[in-house]
Amino acid sequence: MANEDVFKNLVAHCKEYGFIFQSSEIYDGLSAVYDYGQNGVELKNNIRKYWWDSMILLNENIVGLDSAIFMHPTTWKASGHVDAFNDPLIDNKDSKKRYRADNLIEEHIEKINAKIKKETDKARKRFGDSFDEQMFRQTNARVTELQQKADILNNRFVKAMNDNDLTELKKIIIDYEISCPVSGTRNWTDVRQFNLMFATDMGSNAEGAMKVYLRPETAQGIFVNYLNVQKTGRMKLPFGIAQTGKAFRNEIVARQFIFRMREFEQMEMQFFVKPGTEAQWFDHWKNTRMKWHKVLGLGDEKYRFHDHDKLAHYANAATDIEYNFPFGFKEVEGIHSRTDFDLSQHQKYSGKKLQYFDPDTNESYVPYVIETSIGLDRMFLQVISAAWQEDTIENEKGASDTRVVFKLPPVLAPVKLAVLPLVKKDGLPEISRKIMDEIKYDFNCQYEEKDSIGRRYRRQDAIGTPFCITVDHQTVSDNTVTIRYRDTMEQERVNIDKLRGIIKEKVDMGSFLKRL
RNA sequence: GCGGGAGUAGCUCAGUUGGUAGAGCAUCAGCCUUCCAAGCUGAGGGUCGCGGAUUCGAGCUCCGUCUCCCGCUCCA
Repeated sequence: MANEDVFKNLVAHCKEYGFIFQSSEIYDGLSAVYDYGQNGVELKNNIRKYWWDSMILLNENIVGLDSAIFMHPTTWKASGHVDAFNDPLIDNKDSKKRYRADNLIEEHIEKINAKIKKETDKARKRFGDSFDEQMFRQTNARVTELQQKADILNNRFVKAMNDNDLTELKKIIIDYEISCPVSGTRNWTDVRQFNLMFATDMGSNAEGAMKVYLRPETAQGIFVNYLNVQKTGRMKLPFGIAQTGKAFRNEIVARQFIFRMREFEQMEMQFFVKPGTEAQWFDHWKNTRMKWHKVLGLGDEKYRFHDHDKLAHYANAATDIEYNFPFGFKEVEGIHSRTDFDLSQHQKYSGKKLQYFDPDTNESYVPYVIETSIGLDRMFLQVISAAWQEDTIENEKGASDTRVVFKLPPVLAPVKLAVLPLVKKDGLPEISRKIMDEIKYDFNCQYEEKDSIGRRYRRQDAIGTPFCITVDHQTVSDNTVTIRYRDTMEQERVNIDKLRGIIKEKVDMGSFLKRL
């Protein structure tokens, strides 16, 4: 099956079996927003728990945090989000290329200045030592004209940018006949502004209202609480703060199912270290995080690092962990060495010292930060992409038959165990209910008695239930049931009293974490 | 945002030159009891994404709009 079809089937499967629904579907949906259904929420919670426990339980020097989605607006000035994401953009309809309108105009001004310089240089050559540039510029008609043109343009441009006047920016591009460098045409769309952050008003009356943003990343909630946690937790470097939570980005193009959504969940851990040790910790977390992925057993060959050549303004090293989705290798997690950029920025904008007093050296400094940041929804997509399979099996009559099965790691599966009476009579349902009642405190279990046993197995396969136990007539006499394994479809007969222990060993998070 | 494709039952889809909607699976009730889907009987479920136009009459034609998919574009 082609990858494209696999992905299409996976999306359909997610809806059919209650994993993922489009948001507000009865109102035609909301673009790039999705809801997690009855099975999806269980899987998502389990993935989050795997991440959280691997951070919090396995590392004495990492603690948790749950910071608010709303933050003081200055946060986003300090972080650089306000300035970096307010670009006026314009498209050329012929070349389909998109440009920053301000860049196009600036380039045009540059061109005019270049012409002036060319004229001036020519004159300088001609007049030699007696050349007076100031005089020349004022007296030469051609240069004066160009200079005036540039000044008028520049004034209009600066005013338009200050007023945030998008219509005027478009008008400048038209008036000065600025054309697309690729197509050479002037077939432009309107200038539009894309602010990546969602804004809303905080405060009930219009005058007192303050513009606040829905956070575009959870990291800043950690940075602004750095000192609170360090002081109250008596944390010593190196230490980390972990947080999971929703973030919001008004993406221009949001696509590929839950890969890029406007509302999404991040799982971030910011690790504060002594300056100079960041390279070693960067390597440590790079390896630790890769192992976390591979232990799930989704296929080691499906992962790779992608080191960044071009680094962001705040980073001195950065890599992505990429997973081979049905639509190719894409970023799932980023590991960044963020230097002291964030804490220094917040120190500058807040006027509060965000330093660490090092008792070993008796000096104060702003810690460096190693960030691990993973998209929970992307992780979800990674898990289900790997887990979805259409197996071809042969039945007893020799005919081939297909089986759709979600081979989820048992520790992540939404439902761990299905309890199935072989037939719904002869006291089998009653025994099954009794087993359910004893075991439901430990795992998410489902009871099913409708339809043939084979059909019920298939239904459980489709939602990824790793174990089915079947209560049959032999159960009545010897207190044993069969465990049927999802991946092999093989069965094993065990005593009811041993059930809980056998299943728990295979689905327990604590036991699973020991593999890390 | 541009270009292309699509939207009919929970899912996958059919629906002729326009004549007020069908199948399979799924769901529910009952029968049958059988360890790997597809046994029997019956039932429920759709104003065909939404709005408008043309027409005596629109799932089908036209316009608009929303959503999804693919490619480009963007992506701390």
